[in-house]
Amino acid sequence: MTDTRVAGGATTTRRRETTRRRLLDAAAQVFAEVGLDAASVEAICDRAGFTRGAFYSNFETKDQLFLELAGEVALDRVEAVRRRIAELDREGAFADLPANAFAIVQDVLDVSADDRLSILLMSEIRIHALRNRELAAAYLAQDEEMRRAIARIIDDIGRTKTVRFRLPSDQVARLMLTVWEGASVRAAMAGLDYAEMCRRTNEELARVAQLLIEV
Amino acid sequence: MTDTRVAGGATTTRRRETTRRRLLDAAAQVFAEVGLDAASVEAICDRAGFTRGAFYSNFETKDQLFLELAGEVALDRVEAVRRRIAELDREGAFADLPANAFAIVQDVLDVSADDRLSILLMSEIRIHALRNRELAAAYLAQDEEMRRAIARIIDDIGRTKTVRFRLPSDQVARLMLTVWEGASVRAAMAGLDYAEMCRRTNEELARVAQLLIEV
DNA sequence: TGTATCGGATACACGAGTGTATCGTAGGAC
DNA sequence: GTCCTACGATACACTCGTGTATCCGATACA
Repeated sequence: MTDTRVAGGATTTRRRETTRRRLLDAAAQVFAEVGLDAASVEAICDRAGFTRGAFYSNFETKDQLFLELAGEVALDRVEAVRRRIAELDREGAFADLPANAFAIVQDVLDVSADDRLSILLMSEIRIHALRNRELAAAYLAQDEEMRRAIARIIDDIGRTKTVRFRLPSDQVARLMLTVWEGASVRAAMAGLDYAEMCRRTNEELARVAQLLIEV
Repeated sequence: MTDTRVAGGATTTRRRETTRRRLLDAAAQVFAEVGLDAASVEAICDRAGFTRGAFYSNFETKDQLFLELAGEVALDRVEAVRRRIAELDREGAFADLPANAFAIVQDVLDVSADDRLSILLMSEIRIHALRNRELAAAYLAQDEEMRRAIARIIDDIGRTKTVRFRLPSDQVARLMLTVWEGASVRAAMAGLDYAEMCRRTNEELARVAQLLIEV
């Protein structure tokens, strides 16, 4: 058996890992669509192409899976932002500052939730974080991490000296994140398609950006 | 029988009305605490001091009650803001402008959700609006109404001519609302008590306000 | 190719919640 | 005070989801 011995000493087969993966992905979809409570274990398994046997062989409970998923989403989001920043840096995007200053922030934020389902999933996690201490801590930590990542870009932008901000970088980051989230949710709620959703969100972000730049 | 004949022709007793009221209030609490899906009809009835017989005698389904409640919350919120504005006007608060300019907006926003439970309930409504067209329309309409109410205050403030804004009033209102909501939710998530919650939220609002005022 | 074992399917027992049909009574009309 | 009826309580039948105990087969290795 092709066991992949994990550091902890736990032993897992490759087959098992893909099963977990498929269950997690399916759960993400179902949670986004109907919410944690309305999502039955069975529905998740159906979506993943398994029966409940597979589920309970891989996860303790639906809640445990949700926690794991939430942690993953948080990491992924931060990671996606980090990667995009590195990529933009390699492409020399930061050299063209400040012409494309906030375009960069928009670009980076857009990577962090790339469709309607992501926004629904994030919202689902958010509301459960409001009722669960453990989840709340994770959510706030991720939020903080995102803020730091964005603040770093803001700092980079500011360092060119050709543009100055009317607030410290961390507050600029917070504001951009808040506005981005509000606009995304409103757009998703209005039932706009993804393209239009991005357009509106970016428009709103741009306005705030204008506001933030010292004249 | 003290029937209160309603315009439509429907006939309801006073007793019935208070039952409905108690069920709606209980439901608001339970929904805020555990969410729509996790809230059983029985739990709502327990809280209200009835059995399910009363529930099904007054409402078709839990969803119908939720819709009704959501509509009520939206109306109440807008109404509370309106009343507070009128009150402030009577008190002559608008005469002291612009010294207390954004203090007024803060004051007004604070009235619109007066505790942790309200924030939870609003969030619960929000996430269901993301998945339900009818609810989404109602939610967005309420949001729009709130925005208009706030914008009117902004206009009043602007009309004094001693203070100018760097964005049109409706966009100022949108921004204040967005920041207010973001800050409230983050504070509630962090488990802060109501006083501290208000303090932080207002602090964040004040910073944005500074930004919005033309120097 | 045989075989041991891991991983997923199946079957079942159970609880929780729902909605309805029926009943008893509180409270208003007279 | 008496009667009536609307209103809420109660009882029941039913569905749906859960979690576990057991079984079967795929898979990795000899």
